[in-house]
Amino acid sequence: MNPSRSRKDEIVALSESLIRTQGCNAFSYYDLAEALRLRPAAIHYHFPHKDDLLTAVAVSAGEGFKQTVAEIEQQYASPAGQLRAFIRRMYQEPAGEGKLCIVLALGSDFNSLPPACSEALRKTSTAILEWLATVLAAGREQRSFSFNGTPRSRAQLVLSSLSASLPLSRLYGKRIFTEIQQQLLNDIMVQPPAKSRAASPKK
Amino acid sequence: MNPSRSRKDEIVALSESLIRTQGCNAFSYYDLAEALRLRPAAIHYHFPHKDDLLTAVAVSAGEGFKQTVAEIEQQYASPAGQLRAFIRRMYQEPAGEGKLCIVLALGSDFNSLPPACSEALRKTSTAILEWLATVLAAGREQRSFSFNGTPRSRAQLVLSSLSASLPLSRLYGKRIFTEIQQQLLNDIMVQPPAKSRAASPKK
DNA sequence: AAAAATACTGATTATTTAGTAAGTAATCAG
DNA sequence: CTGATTACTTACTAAATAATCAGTATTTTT
Repeated sequence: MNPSRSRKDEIVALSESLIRTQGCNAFSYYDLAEALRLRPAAIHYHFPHKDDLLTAVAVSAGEGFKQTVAEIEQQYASPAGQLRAFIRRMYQEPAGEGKLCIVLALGSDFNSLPPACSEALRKTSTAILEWLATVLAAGREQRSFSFNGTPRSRAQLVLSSLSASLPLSRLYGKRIFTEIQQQLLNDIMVQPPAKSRAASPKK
Repeated sequence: MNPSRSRKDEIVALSESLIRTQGCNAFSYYDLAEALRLRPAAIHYHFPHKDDLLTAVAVSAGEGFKQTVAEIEQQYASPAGQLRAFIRRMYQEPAGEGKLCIVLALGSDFNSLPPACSEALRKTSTAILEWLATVLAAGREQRSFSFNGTPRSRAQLVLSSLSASLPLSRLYGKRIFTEIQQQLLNDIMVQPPAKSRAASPKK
């Protein structure tokens, strides 16, 4: 709608980026102000308390996810294509930038989050889990996926392993992300992707 | 060796607990001093800089893991028993207390960690991954485990999903931990554990 | 044109926090 | 007994940071 993104959106986007790279408690109004060439009080004008800002970030992440899903569903019709695109956009790209996903970045400091923020985070996370479960169910329906348990349980496992693969990538490099992703898909896909290294047990 | 744990060890243990419940940047020398009924300067006497303390926590976590492994291997001979005990001690119990594992708790703030600390964390995490890979390999050898990929890759997937199940438990309660654990084991165990709800796909 | 809302700046405050320095009491080694 | 070491306390400094408030310039509304 806006020609340039509104200042408020700029602040939220920058905050999210800082939270995902530096951690939830490792960014200040001063950091934001400096990056936007403003004074800290200008940030307080838009978000009087830091709690407001954190909450806005959690809410915005939910909207961002819905937007991403809309784009993915427009580009890919098959559950397999959608799942791959989801992994790429939400985890592979952030892994390359040394970022965490927002659910983990905020969730790590869950106990010191303002209630409104943790509630928003829960909603965002639930939206992701539900969408994933839908895609998994559809894929199993049409025999392109095969896995144990309910789509819901499987969605939880997928979200969980992808989330933690990001901090592990900071320890070991992107290679570990690729390996975890490969394992994950091998356990789900009916026809394992014909990549070089893969399934066959060595022993 | 000591009749009561040394003060230094007390500080490290308390720090680890705070990091795992409140987050890496959400605890101060004052918090520690108060809980130990000391003055903040007393903490500085043992750990002049916070970096020293964080590093000591990361190192201690590695030693703690080795100790845990020794106890597990003494109690359980089978890979399946060892894997279950590992999950219980390192993840199930912390999930009940609202704690994260130390790898994730420190890893979330990886980019603001002192180099010595991140190096120690890497070593600790590597020790866990290597032990897990060994157990998985042994289990596959004796036909109690069956899984795609190398033991190393599988260990990464297991560590990853268990790690992130802890912050998810803070969002949704312990139930999600149980479900993720169940999925994980179903993908590994040759004979799925004869629990009530489990494998058989509904569709 | 006047009034009101918007988006700031400058100046300042209070609090938290890591870190230091000087001193003290108790224990321990020679 | 004496000197050194250990484990602190009291008192302090400096920096970072969230938050407030009184302006100000610009735009928008009436």
